[in-house]
Amino acid sequence: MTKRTMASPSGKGRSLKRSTGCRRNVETSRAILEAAAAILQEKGYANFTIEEVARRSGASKSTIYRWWANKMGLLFDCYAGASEKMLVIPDFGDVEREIVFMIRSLWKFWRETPSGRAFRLLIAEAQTDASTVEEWRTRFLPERRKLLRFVLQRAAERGELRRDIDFETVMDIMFGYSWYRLLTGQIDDDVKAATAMVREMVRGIIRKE
Amino acid sequence: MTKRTMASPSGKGRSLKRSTGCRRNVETSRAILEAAAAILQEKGYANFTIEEVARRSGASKSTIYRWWANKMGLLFDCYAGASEKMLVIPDFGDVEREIVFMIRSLWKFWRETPSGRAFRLLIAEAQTDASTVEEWRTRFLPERRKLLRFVLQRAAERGELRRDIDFETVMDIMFGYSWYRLLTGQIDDDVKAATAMVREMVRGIIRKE
Amino acid sequence: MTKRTMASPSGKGRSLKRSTGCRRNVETSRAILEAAAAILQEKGYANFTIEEVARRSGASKSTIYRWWANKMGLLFDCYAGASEKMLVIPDFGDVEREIVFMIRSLWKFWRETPSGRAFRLLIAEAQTDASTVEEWRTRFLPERRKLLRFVLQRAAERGELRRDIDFETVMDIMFGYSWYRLLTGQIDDDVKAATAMVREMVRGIIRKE
Amino acid sequence: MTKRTMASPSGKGRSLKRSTGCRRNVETSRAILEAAAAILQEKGYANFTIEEVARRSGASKSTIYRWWANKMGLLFDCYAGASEKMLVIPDFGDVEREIVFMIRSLWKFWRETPSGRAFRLLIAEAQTDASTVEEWRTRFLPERRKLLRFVLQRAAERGELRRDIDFETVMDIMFGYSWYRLLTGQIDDDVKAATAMVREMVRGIIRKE
DNA sequence: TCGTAATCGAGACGGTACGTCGTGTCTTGCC
DNA sequence: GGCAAGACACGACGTACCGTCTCGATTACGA
Repeated sequence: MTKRTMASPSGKGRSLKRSTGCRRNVETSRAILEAAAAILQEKGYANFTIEEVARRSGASKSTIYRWWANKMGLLFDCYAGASEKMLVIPDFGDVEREIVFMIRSLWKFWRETPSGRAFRLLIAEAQTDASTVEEWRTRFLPERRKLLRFVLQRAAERGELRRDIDFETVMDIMFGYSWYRLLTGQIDDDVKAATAMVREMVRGIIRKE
Repeated sequence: MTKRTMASPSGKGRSLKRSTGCRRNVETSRAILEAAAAILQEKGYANFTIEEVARRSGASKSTIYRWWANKMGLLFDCYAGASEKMLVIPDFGDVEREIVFMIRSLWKFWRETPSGRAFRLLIAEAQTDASTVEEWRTRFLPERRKLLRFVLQRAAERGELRRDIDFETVMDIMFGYSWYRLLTGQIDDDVKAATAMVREMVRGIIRKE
Repeated sequence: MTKRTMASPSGKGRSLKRSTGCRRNVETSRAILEAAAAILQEKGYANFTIEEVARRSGASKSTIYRWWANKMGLLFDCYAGASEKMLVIPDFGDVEREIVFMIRSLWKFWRETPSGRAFRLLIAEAQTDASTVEEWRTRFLPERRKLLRFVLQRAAERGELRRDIDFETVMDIMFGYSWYRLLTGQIDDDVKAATAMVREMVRGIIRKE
Repeated sequence: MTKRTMASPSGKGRSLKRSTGCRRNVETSRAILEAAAAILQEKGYANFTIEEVARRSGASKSTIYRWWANKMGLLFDCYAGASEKMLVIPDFGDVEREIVFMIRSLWKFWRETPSGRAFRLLIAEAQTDASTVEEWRTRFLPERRKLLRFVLQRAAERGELRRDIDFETVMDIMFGYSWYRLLTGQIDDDVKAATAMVREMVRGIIRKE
């Protein structure tokens, strides 16, 4: 009356994916990332579990843990891989339009791609452990900030910006705005929101007489 | 075979904290919130579990779940209770100084109180499903925005601000900045950072000749 | 963000059943027994819980526990009350037919009445505690055995039975048979089963030449 | 951000009993059954919980639930394992003595071994829902009846029994008798009780002139 | 007639077990 | 060595019932 009879480990269900010897199987690796992306797409932020990734990718948990340290590592690669292709640098000759464009692109990416959806989870995961936040901040964020910095500096060279602005602070502000909207569930394709933010940033809030 | 004729094999365990009838036991409620805060203080955002709260508070899990729907609800009350006492409205007659002060107060709260420390977990926790984000956005955030809105509107009445600014957008920007710094582990008591942000906001980034 | 606002104990939902002062409210008592019976009827042996009885009867748990020591006590009264009315003594002038009739009546009672259904649970409950078994055996069973003993003795007086039979043992055998069928889920209205048992008992199994 | 670049915040707890790969760990399995038996021995039928078994065996609850569907399944294996060793088939050339011997062995087993003690709980547990009763009746009982059927048939071949007896019914009667005695707390080593039952069965109760 | 004493509902409470799920580690045996 | 399969300890989850308790309203009876 036990639940099942003795398990036979190499039973009926043969897997298609086999070992490729002492080299990493790239097919497996790809399958894992694809499965991870699909789960994020379909089931949302919760329900994203390593076990589910293993089930869907046909990989074993050990293989996943061999190559990624934990859930966050996997999420990270989901996001990193895709964002590079999606985010491009506009060149309109007008910094305001360029930034609005970039914000809308970013939000669209967050909204519409599985990898983008991973991002909020990535932020959440990172909060559980101080060292993870640190590593993430120093290794991941700089990559993302490059694009915006480039656009801002180009605008500065074109003479569009005040001489004395602090680029890093401005970028903190702009990323912060997008993150805040993301984390509070407000990243519809809202042209007004993006434009409004840029306008306030651009003009300053102080009254000049 | 009513009571007096039937053996009663029960009644071994005696509890310390007794029932207060059909009214909620405020002492228990307080013990729970205190335990929750203490755990956050000592063990950090991760390792915060309902079971641990139950163990330390001496309350039972059922009691916690009777009054809070889930972990997030409890975290929320931890935060809300404390933040009301901590965050005050400055009145310096100068909106720049007022905002810098508020930002520094907020960061200090986030850094130095157990409840404040809970906040990043609260954000993370809220990301797990869409309905939580929604509830959080509509019930929790408005409360937090009131203070800043008050300060901005007062400044507007004093004539310090441009006539046409969009208060909500400005608040999104300012909260966004603080959240971003928090979530990327950069909320030291950095006067420069707070001041820099305000300066950029205040002046605008566009060059005016 | 707590689960609900402060409970108001004497809120909207007024109960119909009121206190009857310092006398026991028989209506409440009846409602409890009826609810208990109904639950057994509908939901079966599992799902019979004091809380459910309280819910359905409109009584409070304290009232139930005031009058019955525990779940078993309540089950017991469910059974005892009903069985008296249901089980009658046949008088056919033929002990075989009388016993078959009694068995079928008993099985029918067990099958078709809520109280009867309680019986198997009663047996099960009684097993959890040694003193309960004891009390049950000495206080409850004798009552049930009276009927059968009466029938057997009447048959003996009619000269139908062997002189030296041990009534108590025979009764043990007969009750045992019914219990076994009950506890193994075989108390359909199976005339053959009842008859077969009686035949074996009556004839003996040893070959007589 | 593969494994080697990502901090791994885990790995604090070391366990004593290690995995044996994808094969079932027989040591664990044995430890679970032993713990279960010991608990029955010491704490009786009530107080037998899966959690306690987990605690004492050093196994995790998940492992228990991996191999046994529920409490009943585990109890069952406790009982089945032990009963095979304990219950033997006598061969005295005399069916009366053989049956008395078997009954006394069975009662002794029920009385004196932890697994035997589990049996009444097993019966009780099985009553909680209809499907359990069914499974139990079809999967468990037949195994137990084999021994007795063998003895009866051998006696029949020796010519000791009436030609037309219904073996299944006789077994129902005999098992019923033992169960009834068990469930009503009367399985002392009472030679008289066992003998009396057999005598009544053997001779029949009807008077033959 | 009024106080005392008991009943009753509602439901909070500590406790404990349930059964499920996910984590990250490990082992076996095939490739 | 890579890899699938999957067993394992750990521990949190959220639910359910248990039996005890307190509260405040209600009601009968005796002083």
